[in-house]
Amino acid sequence: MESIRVSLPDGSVIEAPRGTTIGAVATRLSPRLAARAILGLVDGAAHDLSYPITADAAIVIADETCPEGLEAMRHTAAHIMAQAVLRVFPGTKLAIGPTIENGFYYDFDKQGSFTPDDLERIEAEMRKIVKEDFPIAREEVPVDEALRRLSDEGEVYKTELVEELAAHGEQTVSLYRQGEFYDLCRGPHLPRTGMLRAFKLLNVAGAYWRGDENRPMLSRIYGTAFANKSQLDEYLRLQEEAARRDHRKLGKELDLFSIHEEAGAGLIFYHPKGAALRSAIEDFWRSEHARRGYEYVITPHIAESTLWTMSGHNDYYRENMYFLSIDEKEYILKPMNCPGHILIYKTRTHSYREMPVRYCELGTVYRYERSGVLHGLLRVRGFTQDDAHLFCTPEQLKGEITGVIDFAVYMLKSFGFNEYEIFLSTRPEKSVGSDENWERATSALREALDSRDLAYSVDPGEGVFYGPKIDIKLKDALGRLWQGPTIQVDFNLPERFDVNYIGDDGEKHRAIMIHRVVLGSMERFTGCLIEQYAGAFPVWIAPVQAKVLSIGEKHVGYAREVADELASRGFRVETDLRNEKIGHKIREAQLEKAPYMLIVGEKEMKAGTVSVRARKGGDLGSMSLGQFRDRLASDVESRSCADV
RNA sequence: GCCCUCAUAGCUCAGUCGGUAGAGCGCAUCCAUGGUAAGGAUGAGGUCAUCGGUUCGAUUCCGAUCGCGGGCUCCA
Repeated sequence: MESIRVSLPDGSVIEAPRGTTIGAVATRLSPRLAARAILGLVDGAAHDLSYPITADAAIVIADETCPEGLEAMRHTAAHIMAQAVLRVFPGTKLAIGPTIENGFYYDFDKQGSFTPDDLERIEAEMRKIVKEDFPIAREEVPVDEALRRLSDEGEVYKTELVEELAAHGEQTVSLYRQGEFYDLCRGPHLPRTGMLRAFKLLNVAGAYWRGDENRPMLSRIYGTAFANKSQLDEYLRLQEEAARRDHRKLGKELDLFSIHEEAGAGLIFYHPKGAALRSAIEDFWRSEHARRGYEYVITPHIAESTLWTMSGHNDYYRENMYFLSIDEKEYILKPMNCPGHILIYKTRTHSYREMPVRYCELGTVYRYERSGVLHGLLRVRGFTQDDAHLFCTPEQLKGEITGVIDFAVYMLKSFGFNEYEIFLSTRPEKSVGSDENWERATSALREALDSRDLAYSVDPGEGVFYGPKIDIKLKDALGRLWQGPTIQVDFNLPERFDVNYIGDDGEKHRAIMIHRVVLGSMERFTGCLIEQYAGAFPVWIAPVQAKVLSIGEKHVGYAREVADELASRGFRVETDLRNEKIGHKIREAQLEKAPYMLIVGEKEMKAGTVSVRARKGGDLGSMSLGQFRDRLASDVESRSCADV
């Protein structure tokens, strides 16, 4: 028989008959390896152990410690779950069951829904299937046979998937069988169900078939699987820890903000401490904009619908707007700041010599968001965008974009943010503007990212209809992504409002407009910031920078003096003068996550000092008030994000 | 908007197989005047989310609404 050369990770090469399987190679190398093996990487592509190697290739035998192996394990867990569901609830139809980051899910069409009790029953059945240790076999079948078998069983969703594969020119599809169960699947999978070790079903959720809200609502079960129980437990522990950083929980505990049923969902009330935090962010924001040639503007919260008809919002954004009717006139609560900035720009002509014009505003907007999408501070109906609109010439576009990217990255860095991902969204199917403009703008965005060596992924067709954009998405405690900073080029509004400038030829030219935010919105950014620091904010933005704790009644006056002195220098200070033991006051201040506690009693009063205790550093001993003031001032001025 | 879950004191939660409710923390008052993560006592505080239905009787069972949470969809 003809032989092929198989090269291995250690550099060695073995000869094997053509068509030998990955599993056979593994067995030949080591029975122990073969027993643990899940799949093989053939020239980098993952395949089952049963896959025949037909040409010279580089092979890596993989178990669940490598990403491909773990993914196969999770995928098999999804199949075992589906098998269990069919056993426990016969007649349930299968939709799709892929792996996702950290786990897997499977969508089912079942009469009625799954309850938490059902999950336990399904889990128990899954353990049985694991114990039964079925071999998992791949079977390649012609499309029409697959269709016949699936439709015989009434698997309408699977049938649809195969039809789609056929429409894409596939002649055969692969089925994976384990015991009485089989499923349409590309694979690869574990060799046997008995190899699934540590798994857990997590929760049930609704999901539309194919993500289309006009199609049936299915029941999705989420689960996860790991190489062993300790890794699974560790994952679950980390999830619990993340939940403790939840900004909604901390917002309540730290008295930062609240949401009220009687006022409406998605509307934020900032308490004094939340407002202090936000103001600290805003003060920094304003000064950074002033430094970069932005001009601060303020525009009204409502405007007549005429304006929104001109801008196109009345047509394109109608479902998201709030309407007010007064004296037979219709007003709209602003969902965006752009039209207002354009009105300001257009109050006079602009020479090319003064371009670019950069207007910025902390503009509060209101958007009707569907009830199911609201989420703490991260998705709300009323929010303040840290907005700006740049009007520039075509030649200036790239420079402006680069400037904004640098600005956004600088802002994130200033707040110690490193959990984010960058996306470039290109032209969607429905769009306005010329090919030339789109190309120019998209490459300007791309070149700006490349010139800064920023890693990004492309979202093809995900741009807005008026232009391409760059999104920087922030991660929350649970790893979910939320759009923060965004830079959007707009070809539409300048046309609609005839936004222009006078060129060196004395003629009018169309200005290009860039919408951008460098934080996102104050709400979303604050929410992410709370989770980033688990409420223990850096000194420069902490709502309370120092808390003065008096030992006894006799020291109340001195404690007040200390607090007043610091407050008069612009520091945010609180006092705790209650008749409580010092240990109690310290405990509370610590739970409130105040960066510094100043303990004042007999000693300090006589010596004019304060005893300082830092949030992280603990007891720092006593120092003069002046020394402490300098320390605080240096923390604030350096805007250090390190804990104290 | 859709699917599922949940809703009891300011907060975190028990509880009631249908007979109008409890704890801890917090708060108030009093005692204690205390030196680096919880001193003690007493007390106030609830239309058990809202509106309907079933029932002799509903916080409990059923339905609707509002809202929270997990997803899906959406996100100019």
